Amino acid sequence: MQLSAKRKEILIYGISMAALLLLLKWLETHFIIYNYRLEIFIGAISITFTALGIWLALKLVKPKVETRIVEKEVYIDTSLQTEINQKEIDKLGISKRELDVLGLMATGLSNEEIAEKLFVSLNTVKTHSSNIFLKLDVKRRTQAVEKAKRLNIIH
Amino acid sequence: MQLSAKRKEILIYGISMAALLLLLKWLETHFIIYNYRLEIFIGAISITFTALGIWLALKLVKPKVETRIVEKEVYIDTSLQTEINQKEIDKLGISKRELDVLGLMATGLSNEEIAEKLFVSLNTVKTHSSNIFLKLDVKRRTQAVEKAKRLNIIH
DNA sequence: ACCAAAATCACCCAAAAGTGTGAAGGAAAA
DNA sequence: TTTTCCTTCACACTTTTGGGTGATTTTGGT
Repeated sequence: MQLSAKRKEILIYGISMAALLLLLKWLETHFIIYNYRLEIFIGAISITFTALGIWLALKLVKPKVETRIVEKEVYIDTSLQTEINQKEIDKLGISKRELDVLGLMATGLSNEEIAEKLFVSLNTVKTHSSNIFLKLDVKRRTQAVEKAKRLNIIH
Repeated sequence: MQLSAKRKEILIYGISMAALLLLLKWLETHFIIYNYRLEIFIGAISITFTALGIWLALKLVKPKVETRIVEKEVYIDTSLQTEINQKEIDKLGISKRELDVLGLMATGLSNEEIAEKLFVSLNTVKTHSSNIFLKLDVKRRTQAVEKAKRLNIIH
């Protein structure tokens, strides 16, 4: 049978108390009690059991838990948490497909690669990108990406 | 005179003990002690002083502190404090002039416009940009800008 | 069902971007 | 001093991008 720490402490206390009472009984039936005054005997008991109480309390009291909060710095890629500006997209009249192209454009893909990814022809991508440039009022894809990122249209 | 909390506790304990001993003395000189057995009397004292000891211990002993460390994630906005990564620049072997070109490239300027800004020829800018693509291991200017920003080589 | 916007694609042409090679001058390092 | 790297530039060539026009199909909303 496995005893918990606290039950063990209580058991030790009980045994100690029983042993002490036995000692007292022995002292009583023998010489000490008649040679010394009752007050001294009681004082000794008081001190002993006070000490025992203190010892017991120290053993039993569960430690106060102090929660210490340590700040852990987490660097978050801001590009992942900037919410896209749907209002701006609507204002500029950029369509879903154009946004797709714009997004892939921003990753550095060529029109040919974008066409492959979207399963459309090169000409379609060209049309989309031309429309994007018109709507964003820019001349080149690099400008389009720069402006789109600045306006939070893409990540 | 101002008493500290601990001294006050000890004083209360002393007074309580004195009062108890007085009570015992009174009980002794009167009827109780003669009507009941000494063992019961001693048991009562034991219990009382154990309780007092426990109370004293709880009052006086400063609580055991168990420190529990909780990590709190602090999100740091990297976009506002992006400092350029000189180590990365050195590692890639990108020269000052190439960095100039790369920076202007990121703003969406054409090679022609970059050449005008830097007072060099179009061919020079082309050479620089080609070298940049080699060093960054990319194929196009859009990829170069994307990677450079990701590596904090440029703003 | 109809209309407008969106998405698709083609063709041509011009401009811009990118590749490869070579070369000359200058500054800093070995 | 020699070497190396940076910077500058040129020329030829290919690829990519962008502009303009026009056309067909799909889709979403009244």
